[in-house]
Amino acid sequence: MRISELSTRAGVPVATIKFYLREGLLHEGVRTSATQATYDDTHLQRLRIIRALIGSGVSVAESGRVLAALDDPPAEAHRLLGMAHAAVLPNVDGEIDTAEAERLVEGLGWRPGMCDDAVLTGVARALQGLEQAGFAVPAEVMPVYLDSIRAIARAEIAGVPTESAEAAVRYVVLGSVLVEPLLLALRRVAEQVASAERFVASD
Amino acid sequence: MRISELSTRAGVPVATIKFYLREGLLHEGVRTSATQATYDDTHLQRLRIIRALIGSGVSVAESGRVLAALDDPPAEAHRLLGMAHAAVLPNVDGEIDTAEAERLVEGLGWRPGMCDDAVLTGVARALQGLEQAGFAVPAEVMPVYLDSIRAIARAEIAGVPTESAEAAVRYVVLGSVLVEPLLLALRRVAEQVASAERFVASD
DNA sequence: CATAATGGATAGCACTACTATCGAAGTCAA
DNA sequence: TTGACTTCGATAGTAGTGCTATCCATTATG
Repeated sequence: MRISELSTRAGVPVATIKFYLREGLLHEGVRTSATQATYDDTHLQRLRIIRALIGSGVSVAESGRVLAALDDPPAEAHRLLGMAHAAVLPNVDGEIDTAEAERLVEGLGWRPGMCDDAVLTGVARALQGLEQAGFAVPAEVMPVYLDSIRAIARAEIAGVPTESAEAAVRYVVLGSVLVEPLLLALRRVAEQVASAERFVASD
Repeated sequence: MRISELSTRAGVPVATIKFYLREGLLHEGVRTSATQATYDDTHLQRLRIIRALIGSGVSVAESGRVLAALDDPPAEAHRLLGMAHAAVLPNVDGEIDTAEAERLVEGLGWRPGMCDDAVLTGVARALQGLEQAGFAVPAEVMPVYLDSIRAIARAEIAGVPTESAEAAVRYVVLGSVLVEPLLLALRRVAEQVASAERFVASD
């Protein structure tokens, strides 16, 4: 198909497709002449992933890195997540102390060297944000966070498809990024449900 | 204290403080003359919250709404979360079918009318993003999401402090927003830990 | 009284995610 | 073959966001 058909089928303006091509998010079509190229279903599928990523709040630059991880998966399975996570974590400038974060994530089964520094730094920064605002997670709530998050992660990793490397890569890379909005959205609903259960007189 | 002292103590440039004043995120100081005002610890504390919110990825506009919720809490406790959530949810333009989302959140204990439409729409949009990308949460993983998220929400709501209305408001409003980055960061660590447990030969 | 700080207003800047326009080259129906 | 239409590639422009810089009249302050 030509670019205009790709545009209408994906619901993405031609100018925007060109933009994604320029940015390297979308692979080029097959050139049939100096001013013509044809696109196929891989482009359509890719466009859908791009839009899902960007629609999930992932920036164009981050999306590019996530897609690069999809295209060039590392040989070792356990490096996949690192790549996916690195893609969406902002570059760290300015050191931050991860000691408290390390102590916390031991409750997740973490031991030194078990994960990238970048994700650990992410925990440290989140803790810093809370502290800065003068907000403290109650002592009885934090263990619930740790246990629940651990259960989530274990189920996710247990669910990694093994029928093909490609399916595994897709699952890990997209899952770690695209599921985030779902979990946050579910938490908001669950909070309101729990609040209703606690504070609203039964009717 | 004067604005320059507030600036150095909070680590926020004077120009930025003026910007927050203009945007209504920070309340005005007490005017002592036509060109002078004094600020106190409430301003310092507020600035820290503002920075924590903005540093957590909340936009200036959203932060303004979160802070407004802090300042003018609704009379009924169960409306608090709705306000906090509404503050960080983007305005919906374009209808979306929430039927599938509703079916899903029944697993959280949700029943019709138990929460704002906006948060339900958030679930629907998250699901739409996943579907668009051709990503499906495995059937055995979704129940874990629901159970874990429900446990989290219940612990959080059970932890609402009751010693003062102000403490409760702070906890609910800031907690629902500022804890998000922590949960996502913890999930990334937990995923890498689970991945290491599954894919890395024990050493 | 000279220097510095402040408030208030306005303008500018860097970045992001597009969007619009243009000219040369190519396609396709009549 | 003609002529409208499409495409490519490049370049430039736009809207929104989160500051940042400058200016000026008006106060403090040493």
